[in-house]
Amino acid sequence: MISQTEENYLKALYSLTYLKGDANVNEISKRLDIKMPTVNSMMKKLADKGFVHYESYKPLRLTEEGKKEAALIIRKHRLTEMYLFQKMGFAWDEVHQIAEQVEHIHSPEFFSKMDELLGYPTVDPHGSPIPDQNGVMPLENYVFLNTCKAGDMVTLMAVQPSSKELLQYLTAKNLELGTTLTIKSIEPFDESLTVAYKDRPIEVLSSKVTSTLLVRVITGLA
Amino acid sequence: MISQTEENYLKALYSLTYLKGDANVNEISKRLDIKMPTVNSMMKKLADKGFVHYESYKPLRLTEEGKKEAALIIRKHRLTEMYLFQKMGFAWDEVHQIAEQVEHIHSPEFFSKMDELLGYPTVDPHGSPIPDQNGVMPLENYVFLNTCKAGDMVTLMAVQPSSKELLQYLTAKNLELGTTLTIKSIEPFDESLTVAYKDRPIEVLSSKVTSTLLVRVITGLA
DNA sequence: TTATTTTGTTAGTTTAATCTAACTTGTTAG
DNA sequence: CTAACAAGTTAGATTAAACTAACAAAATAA
Repeated sequence: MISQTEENYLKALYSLTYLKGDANVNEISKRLDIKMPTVNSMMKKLADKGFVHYESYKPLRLTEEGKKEAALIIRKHRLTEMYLFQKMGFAWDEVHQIAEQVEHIHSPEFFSKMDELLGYPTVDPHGSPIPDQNGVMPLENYVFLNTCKAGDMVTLMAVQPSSKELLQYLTAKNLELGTTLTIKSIEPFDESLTVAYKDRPIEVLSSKVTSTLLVRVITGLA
Repeated sequence: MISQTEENYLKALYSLTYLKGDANVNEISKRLDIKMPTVNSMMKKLADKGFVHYESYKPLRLTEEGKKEAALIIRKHRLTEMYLFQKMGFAWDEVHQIAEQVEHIHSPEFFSKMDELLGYPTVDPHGSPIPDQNGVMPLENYVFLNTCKAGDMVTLMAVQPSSKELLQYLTAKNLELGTTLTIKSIEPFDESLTVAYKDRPIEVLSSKVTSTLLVRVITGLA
C-alpha cells in the first residue's frame, strides 16, 4: 500500500519532471516545503518500492511504474476538480484545496462514477489534461505563452502551475479558458507581452504570467 | 489540529456511548481492532486535549467538546452517504466505505455545499439522523424493533449498526426504510418476531436482526 | 472469600515521517 | 584552478501511532 505522504512526493516529482524529464532533491524540497534530508530518504524509499530511479548525486527520475502511479493520482485530482466545478458549483479557484484531499481517497468506484457523471472529460477546469484509467496522459500540444511570437493568435488552454492568486488575477483580467488572444508585441527588455482579447484591445501580461499560461497556437505570421 | 486517527477514536467513543453514556477501553479496542494499550494512551491524549473524561480504571465519557467534535465528524459521514446515494447513484450498501474516507476531509465549504445540494437532509440513507452544524443531533424517538410488542405497527426508520451483510439481507427480504411492519407474534424462546409487511404476510426476523432495526411505533394494542 | 478471569495500565520497542547538525560532492565565480 | 557556494548525503533526535510483555485492578465464579 502507498501512503498519502508517498503519493504527494510522487505527484510533486511527476509535475517537476513532466517537461524536462528529471528533477532534483532541492526542487522537491522547495515544492513540498520539506527539508532536503527528508526528501532524500523518501526518494530512497520510493526507489526501493520501484517508483523512482535513484542514484547518489544524480537527478531523479520516475520509473514507468512511478509515472503511472503519479498519473493516476493526478487523474483523481483533476476528475475531482472537474466534478466540484461542474456538478457542485464551486468556482475554479476554490476546487484545488478540496481536490488535494479528495485525490487520496481509495475507491475506484467513486472516481469512475465521477468520470461517468461528467461524461468522461479530458481536461479539468484549468484546462489540464486528465490521464486515463491506465495513467496515460491524453495527447496535447500546447506551448507556454511566453514562447510565442508577435502576431500569433492563440487560445488559452491551461494554467500551469495554477496558484489561487494567479487564478484570481486572471479572473480580474477577464481571461478565461478558451479565450483567444492576439499578441500585439513583445517588450524585449522584460519579455512582457501586449495582447488583445475579447473587448480588451490592450492588456500587458508580465513574463511571470505568460510563463504559466499554456496556449494552442491558431495562426502565426511565419 | 485533530488527526484522522484521533477522529476515528472520537467517532467510536461517540457511538459506543450514545445509548448508555459511557464505554470502556476494551470496547473501543474491539471496535477499532486496535490493542488496548494503544487505546489507553490515545484516551489520555484525548483527555489532555479536552475531548474525553479519563480516570484510571473508570469508564470513559466524552466531554461536551468531545461530543461536538464527534458529532461533526458523523455529520460529515452521513452527509456524504446521503450525497453518494442521492446525487451520485450509489446503492445504500456501497456508501459507507467511501464515506469513511470522505468524512476526514477538512473543508467546511465542501460539506455545506453537499448539505445545500441535498436540501438540508435530516437523515442519511440508512435513516440515521444527521447532526446540525453545531453538532446537535436532531430529535428522534425511535426504538429497537426487539423492544416492541405483538400487535404493534411500526415504520422502519434506521439500521444501527448497519453492516454490509445486514443491508444485503434486508434488501433480499424487500425490507427498506419507510416500510411499515405489523408484528404478528413474538416467539418467547429465541425472541424472534413474526411480521407482515408489503406483499409479505409472514416473515420471521431473528433477534440478531430485530436488535439492529430502529422503528417508529405507529399504533399499539395497549 | 478466595481464586480465576477479564480488563486496564505501565514500560519499552517499532515504524513512518519529520527535523537539525555536520559532512561530502558538485558547481561556479574570481 | 582554486575558493566559495549550492546541493546532496549521513547520522542521530523527535513525534505519532502502533505493538508486546509484564504487572495491577476489578469483576466473576467457585
